[in-house]
Amino acid sequence: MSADRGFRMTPQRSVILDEVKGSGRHMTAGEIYERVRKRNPSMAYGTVYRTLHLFAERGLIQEFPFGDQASRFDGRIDRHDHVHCHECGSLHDVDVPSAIIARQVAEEQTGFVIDGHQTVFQGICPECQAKQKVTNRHDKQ
Amino acid sequence: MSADRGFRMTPQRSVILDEVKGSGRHMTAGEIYERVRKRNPSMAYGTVYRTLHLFAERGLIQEFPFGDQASRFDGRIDRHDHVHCHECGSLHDVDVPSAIIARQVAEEQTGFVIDGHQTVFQGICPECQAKQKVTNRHDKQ
DNA sequence: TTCCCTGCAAACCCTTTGCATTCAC
DNA sequence: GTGAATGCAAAGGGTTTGCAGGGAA
Repeated sequence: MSADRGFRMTPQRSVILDEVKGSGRHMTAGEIYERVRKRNPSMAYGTVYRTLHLFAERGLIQEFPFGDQASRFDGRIDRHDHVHCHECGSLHDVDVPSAIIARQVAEEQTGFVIDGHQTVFQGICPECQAKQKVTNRHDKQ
Repeated sequence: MSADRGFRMTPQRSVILDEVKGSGRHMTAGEIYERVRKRNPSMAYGTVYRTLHLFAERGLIQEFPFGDQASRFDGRIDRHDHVHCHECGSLHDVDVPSAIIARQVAEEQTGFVIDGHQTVFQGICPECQAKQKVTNRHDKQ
Protein backbone atom coordinates (compact mmCIF):
# COMPACT_ATOMS: atom_id res chain seq x y z
CA MET A 1 0.00 0.00 0.00
CA SER A 2 2.55 2.52 1.06
CA ALA A 3 4.73 0.90 -1.58
CA ASP A 4 2.17 1.72 -4.26
CA ARG A 5 3.55 5.13 -5.03
CA GLY A 6 3.89 4.46 -8.73
CA PHE A 7 7.65 4.30 -8.66
CA ARG A 8 10.35 2.24 -7.03
CA MET A 9 11.90 3.53 -3.85
CA THR A 10 15.52 2.66 -4.42
CA PRO A 11 18.33 3.37 -1.97
CA GLN A 12 19.46 6.28 -4.14
CA ARG A 13 16.03 7.83 -4.07
CA SER A 14 15.73 7.46 -0.33
CA VAL A 15 18.98 9.26 0.23
CA ILE A 16 18.08 12.09 -2.11
CA LEU A 17 14.65 12.58 -0.60
CA ASP A 18 16.14 12.48 2.85
CA GLU A 19 18.71 15.13 2.06
CA VAL A 20 16.24 17.51 0.47
CA LYS A 21 13.68 17.07 3.24
CA GLY A 22 16.32 17.15 5.93
CA SER A 23 18.10 20.37 5.15
CA GLY A 24 16.00 23.43 5.75
CA ARG A 25 17.86 25.05 2.91
CA HIS A 26 17.24 25.64 -0.78
CA MET A 27 19.88 23.54 -2.41
CA THR A 28 20.93 23.38 -6.02
CA ALA A 29 21.15 20.04 -7.73
CA GLY A 30 24.89 20.34 -7.45
CA GLU A 31 24.79 20.80 -3.70
CA ILE A 32 22.40 17.92 -3.33
CA TYR A 33 24.68 15.81 -5.46
CA GLU A 34 27.64 16.53 -3.21
CA ARG A 35 25.79 15.79 -0.01
CA VAL A 36 24.32 12.64 -1.39
CA ARG A 37 27.72 11.48 -2.58
CA LYS A 38 28.97 11.42 0.97
CA ARG A 39 26.42 8.77 1.77
CA ASN A 40 26.56 6.99 -1.56
CA PRO A 41 29.77 7.75 -3.43
CA SER A 42 28.75 5.93 -6.59
CA MET A 43 25.68 8.07 -7.16
CA ALA A 44 25.63 9.65 -10.61
CA TYR A 45 24.72 13.21 -11.46
CA GLY A 46 22.14 12.03 -13.90
CA THR A 47 20.43 10.02 -11.21
CA VAL A 48 20.20 13.06 -8.98
CA TYR A 49 18.58 15.17 -11.66
CA ARG A 50 16.22 12.42 -12.76
CA THR A 51 15.20 11.76 -9.20
CA LEU A 52 14.71 15.39 -8.25
CA HIS A 53 12.44 15.92 -11.22
CA LEU A 54 10.53 12.76 -10.43
CA PHE A 55 9.94 13.94 -6.87
CA ALA A 56 8.97 17.41 -8.02
CA GLU A 57 6.44 15.98 -10.47
CA ARG A 58 4.94 13.82 -7.78
CA GLY A 59 4.80 16.73 -5.39
CA LEU A 60 7.20 15.29 -2.81
CA ILE A 61 9.45 18.31 -3.16
CA GLN A 62 9.35 21.61 -5.00
CA GLU A 63 11.64 22.67 -7.78
CA PHE A 64 12.22 26.37 -7.92
CA PRO A 65 13.87 27.30 -11.20
CA PHE A 66 15.67 30.25 -9.93
CA GLY A 67 16.61 33.13 -12.12
CA ASP A 68 19.75 32.88 -14.12
CA GLN A 69 21.37 30.43 -11.78
CA ALA A 70 20.84 26.78 -10.98
CA SER A 71 17.42 25.51 -9.89
CA ARG A 72 16.83 25.24 -6.18
CA PHE A 73 15.03 22.32 -4.62
CA ASP A 74 12.86 22.78 -1.59
CA GLY A 75 11.58 20.21 0.88
CA ARG A 76 8.71 22.50 1.75
CA ILE A 77 5.79 21.62 -0.47
CA ASP A 78 3.28 24.30 0.39
CA ARG A 79 3.18 27.32 -1.85
CA HIS A 80 5.30 30.17 -0.61
CA ASP A 81 7.43 33.04 -1.77
CA HIS A 82 11.10 33.85 -1.52
CA VAL A 83 13.51 36.66 -0.88
CA HIS A 84 16.79 36.61 -2.71
CA CYS A 85 19.86 38.58 -1.71
CA HIS A 86 21.58 39.84 -4.80
CA GLU A 87 24.80 40.34 -2.87
CA CYS A 88 25.45 36.89 -1.45
CA GLY A 89 22.84 34.91 -3.35
CA SER A 90 21.08 33.58 -0.27
CA LEU A 91 17.46 32.56 -0.64
CA HIS A 92 14.90 32.56 2.19
CA ASP A 93 11.26 31.70 2.57
CA VAL A 94 8.57 34.28 3.18
CA ASP A 95 4.87 33.87 3.67
CA VAL A 96 2.95 36.60 1.94
CA PRO A 97 -0.76 35.91 2.20
CA SER A 98 -1.76 38.86 0.06
CA ALA A 99 -0.09 37.26 -2.91
CA ILE A 100 -2.96 34.82 -3.10
CA ILE A 101 -5.49 37.40 -4.16
CA ALA A 102 -3.14 38.53 -6.87
CA ARG A 103 -3.90 35.30 -8.68
CA GLN A 104 -7.50 36.36 -9.18
CA VAL A 105 -6.40 39.68 -10.60
CA ALA A 106 -4.04 37.94 -12.97
CA GLU A 107 -6.75 35.54 -14.13
CA GLU A 108 -9.14 38.37 -14.81
CA GLN A 109 -6.56 40.33 -16.74
CA THR A 110 -5.41 37.52 -18.97
CA GLY A 111 -8.01 34.79 -19.19
CA PHE A 112 -5.46 32.28 -17.94
CA VAL A 113 -6.44 29.46 -15.66
CA ILE A 114 -3.79 29.95 -13.01
CA ASP A 115 -2.62 27.03 -10.94
CA GLY A 116 0.48 28.38 -9.31
CA HIS A 117 2.67 31.37 -8.75
CA GLN A 118 6.04 32.21 -7.35
CA THR A 119 7.31 35.60 -6.30
CA VAL A 120 10.94 36.45 -5.89
CA PHE A 121 11.75 39.53 -3.92
CA GLN A 122 15.20 40.93 -4.49
CA GLY A 123 17.15 42.88 -1.98
CA ILE A 124 19.96 42.90 0.52
CA CYS A 125 19.91 40.46 3.39
CA PRO A 126 20.70 41.61 6.95
CA GLU A 127 24.17 40.07 6.87
CA CYS A 128 25.10 41.91 3.72
CA GLN A 129 23.63 45.13 5.06
CA ALA A 130 25.97 44.81 8.02
CA LYS A 131 28.95 44.10 5.78
CA GLN A 132 28.18 47.10 3.64
CA LYS A 133 28.21 49.39 6.64
CA VAL A 134 31.62 48.11 7.60
CA THR A 135 32.88 48.53 4.06
CA ASN A 136 31.61 52.08 3.81
CA ARG A 137 33.38 52.96 7.01
CA HIS A 138 36.68 51.88 5.48
CA ASP A 139 36.56 53.20 1.96
CA LYS A 140 34.29 56.20 2.30
CA GLN A 141 32.04 56.17 -0.71
CA MET B 1 24.44 65.91 -23.09
CA SER B 2 22.18 63.23 -24.39
CA ALA B 3 25.36 61.56 -25.53
CA ASP B 4 26.67 61.50 -21.97
CA ARG B 5 25.12 58.19 -21.08
CA GLY B 6 28.37 56.66 -19.96
CA PHE B 7 28.66 54.38 -22.93
CA ARG B 8 28.89 54.64 -26.68
CA MET B 9 25.73 54.32 -28.68
CA THR B 10 27.06 52.28 -31.57
CA PRO B 11 25.02 51.13 -34.57
CA GLN B 12 24.80 47.63 -33.08
CA ARG B 13 23.48 48.95 -29.81
CA SER B 14 20.91 51.14 -31.53
CA VAL B 15 19.57 48.20 -33.47
CA ILE B 16 19.35 46.01 -30.39
CA LEU B 17 17.65 48.67 -28.30
CA ASP B 18 15.25 49.38 -31.12
CA GLU B 19 14.26 45.74 -31.48
CA VAL B 20 13.68 45.22 -27.79
CA LYS B 21 11.74 48.44 -27.41
CA GLY B 22 9.87 47.93 -30.62
CA SER B 23 8.43 44.48 -30.14
CA GLY B 24 5.79 44.34 -27.45
CA ARG B 25 6.95 40.83 -26.78
CA HIS B 26 9.24 39.15 -24.27
CA MET B 27 12.06 37.91 -26.43
CA THR B 28 14.92 35.63 -25.56
CA ALA B 29 18.44 36.68 -26.41
CA GLY B 30 18.28 34.15 -29.24
CA GLU B 31 15.19 35.74 -30.74
CA ILE B 32 16.69 39.18 -30.43
CA TYR B 33 19.85 37.93 -32.07
CA GLU B 34 17.90 36.61 -35.06
CA ARG B 35 15.88 39.77 -35.53
CA VAL B 36 18.91 41.94 -35.19
CA ARG B 37 20.81 39.84 -37.70
CA LYS B 38 18.30 40.74 -40.38
CA ARG B 39 19.29 44.35 -40.02
CA ASN B 40 22.96 43.76 -39.33
CA PRO B 41 24.07 40.31 -40.51
CA SER B 42 27.55 40.56 -39.05
CA MET B 43 26.33 41.05 -35.49
CA ALA B 44 27.82 38.53 -33.09
CA TYR B 45 26.00 36.62 -30.37
CA GLY B 46 28.43 37.89 -27.80
CA THR B 47 27.66 41.46 -28.73
CA VAL B 48 23.96 40.85 -28.26
CA TYR B 49 24.43 39.42 -24.80
CA ARG B 50 26.88 42.05 -23.72
CA THR B 51 24.62 44.80 -24.97
CA LEU B 52 21.47 43.39 -23.41
CA HIS B 53 23.15 43.16 -20.06
CA LEU B 54 24.53 46.64 -20.41
CA PHE B 55 21.07 48.01 -21.14
CA ALA B 56 19.53 46.07 -18.31
CA GLU B 57 22.11 47.41 -15.86
CA ARG B 58 21.46 50.95 -17.00
CA GLY B 59 17.71 50.45 -16.73
CA LEU B 60 16.95 50.93 -20.43
CA ILE B 61 15.34 47.50 -20.60
CA GLN B 62 14.51 44.74 -18.13
CA GLU B 63 16.02 41.30 -18.04
CA PHE B 64 13.71 38.66 -16.74
CA PRO B 65 15.63 35.51 -15.98
CA PHE B 66 12.88 33.16 -16.59
CA GLY B 67 12.68 29.82 -14.91
CA ASP B 68 14.59 26.98 -16.46
CA GLN B 69 14.52 28.47 -19.90
CA ALA B 70 16.28 31.36 -21.56
CA SER B 71 16.09 34.84 -20.09
CA ARG B 72 13.49 37.14 -21.57
CA PHE B 73 14.14 40.79 -22.27
CA ASP B 74 11.45 43.36 -21.89
CA GLY B 75 11.22 46.87 -23.29
CA ARG B 76 8.85 47.79 -20.50
CA ILE B 77 10.87 49.20 -17.66
CA ASP B 78 8.25 49.68 -14.99
CA ARG B 79 7.91 46.90 -12.46
CA HIS B 80 5.25 44.41 -13.37
CA ASP B 81 4.34 40.77 -13.10
CA HIS B 82 3.88 37.99 -15.60
CA VAL B 83 1.73 35.03 -16.40
CA HIS B 84 3.38 32.04 -17.98
CA CYS B 85 1.56 29.31 -19.87
CA HIS B 86 3.16 26.00 -19.07
CA GLU B 87 1.65 24.47 -22.19
CA CYS B 88 2.91 26.72 -24.94
CA GLY B 89 5.42 28.76 -22.96
CA SER B 90 3.90 32.13 -23.75
CA LEU B 91 4.57 34.96 -21.35
CA HIS B 92 2.28 37.95 -20.82
CA ASP B 93 2.29 41.04 -18.67
CA VAL B 94 -0.08 41.58 -15.78
CA ASP B 95 -0.47 44.49 -13.45
CA VAL B 96 -1.13 43.35 -9.92
CA PRO B 97 -1.15 46.34 -7.60
CA SER B 98 -1.60 44.25 -4.47
CA ALA B 99 1.83 42.73 -5.04
CA ILE B 100 3.38 45.99 -3.94
CA ILE B 101 2.26 45.67 -0.35
CA ALA B 102 3.73 42.21 -0.27
CA ARG B 103 7.14 43.79 -0.30
CA GLN B 104 6.54 45.32 3.09
CA VAL B 105 5.49 41.99 4.48
CA ALA B 106 8.58 40.37 3.08
CA GLU B 107 10.83 43.05 4.55
CA GLU B 108 9.28 42.66 7.96
CA GLN B 109 9.62 38.89 7.89
CA THR B 110 13.22 38.77 6.80
CA GLY B 111 14.98 42.01 7.60
CA PHE B 112 15.92 42.37 3.94
CA VAL B 113 16.00 45.73 2.27
CA ILE B 114 13.92 44.89 -0.75
CA ASP B 115 14.39 46.80 -3.96
CA GLY B 116 12.51 44.69 -6.43
CA HIS B 117 10.29 41.73 -6.97
CA GLN B 118 8.94 39.64 -9.77
CA THR B 119 6.01 37.28 -9.66
CA VAL B 120 5.43 34.56 -12.18
CA PHE B 121 1.96 33.10 -12.31
CA GLN B 122 1.73 29.73 -13.97
CA GLY B 123 -1.30 28.44 -15.75
CA ILE B 124 -2.97 27.73 -19.04
CA CYS B 125 -3.49 30.51 -21.52
CA PRO B 126 -6.82 30.95 -23.29
CA GLU B 127 -5.50 29.52 -26.56
CA CYS B 128 -4.30 26.34 -24.88
CA GLN B 129 -7.55 26.06 -22.96
CA ALA B 130 -9.38 26.04 -26.28
CA LYS B 131 -7.01 23.44 -27.71
CA GLN B 132 -7.49 21.20 -24.71
CA LYS B 133 -11.24 21.25 -25.11
CA VAL B 134 -10.86 20.13 -28.71
CA THR B 135 -8.43 17.42 -27.73
CA ASN B 136 -10.67 16.12 -24.97
CA ARG B 137 -13.53 15.87 -27.42
CA HIS B 138 -11.45 13.54 -29.58
CA ASP B 139 -9.72 11.26 -27.12
CA LYS B 140 -12.12 11.25 -24.21
CA GLN B 141 -10.02 11.48 -21.07
C1' DT C 1 46.20 58.07 -30.01
C1' DT C 2 43.51 55.94 -26.73
C1' DC C 3 40.16 53.31 -25.07
C1' DC C 4 35.90 51.19 -25.94
C1' DC C 5 33.47 48.05 -28.71
C1' DT C 6 33.10 44.33 -31.97
C1' DG C 7 33.44 39.68 -34.14
C1' DC C 8 34.99 35.29 -33.57
C1' DA C 9 35.41 31.13 -31.39
C1' DA C 10 36.34 28.55 -27.54
C1' DA C 11 34.93 27.67 -22.99
C1' DC C 12 31.59 27.41 -19.23
C1' DC C 13 27.85 25.88 -16.35
C1' DC C 14 23.84 23.50 -15.64
C1' DT C 15 21.14 20.00 -17.36
C1' DT C 16 19.65 16.17 -20.23
C1' DT C 17 20.13 11.77 -22.58
C1' DG C 18 21.56 7.12 -24.83
C1' DC C 19 23.00 2.90 -23.61
C1' DA C 20 24.42 -1.23 -21.29
C1' DT C 21 24.12 -2.99 -16.73
C1' DT C 22 21.93 -3.69 -12.36
C1' DC C 23 18.27 -4.26 -9.25
C1' DA C 24 13.53 -3.66 -6.88
C1' DC C 25 9.34 -5.75 -7.17
C1' DG D 1 12.16 -12.85 -14.36
C1' DT D 2 11.22 -8.30 -16.12
C1' DG D 3 10.66 -3.72 -16.60
C1' DA D 4 12.36 0.23 -14.26
C1' DA D 5 16.37 2.61 -12.37
C1' DT D 6 21.34 3.31 -12.28
C1' DG D 7 26.09 4.69 -13.71
C1' DC D 8 28.72 6.50 -17.11
C1' DA D 9 29.92 9.61 -20.39
C1' DA D 10 28.87 12.35 -24.08
C1' DA D 11 25.97 15.92 -25.84
C1' DG D 12 22.92 19.83 -25.43
C1' DG D 13 21.30 24.68 -24.64
C1' DG D 14 22.07 29.05 -22.98
C1' DT D 15 25.54 32.18 -21.72
C1' DT D 16 30.15 34.15 -20.94
C1' DT D 17 34.82 35.39 -22.11
C1' DG D 18 39.72 36.13 -24.10
C1' DC D 19 41.69 38.18 -27.64
C1' DA D 20 42.98 40.72 -31.69
C1' DG D 21 41.24 43.95 -34.89
C1' DG D 22 38.40 48.16 -35.71
C1' DG D 23 36.36 52.56 -34.83
C1' DA D 24 34.64 56.69 -32.16
C1' DA D 25 36.25 60.55 -29.40
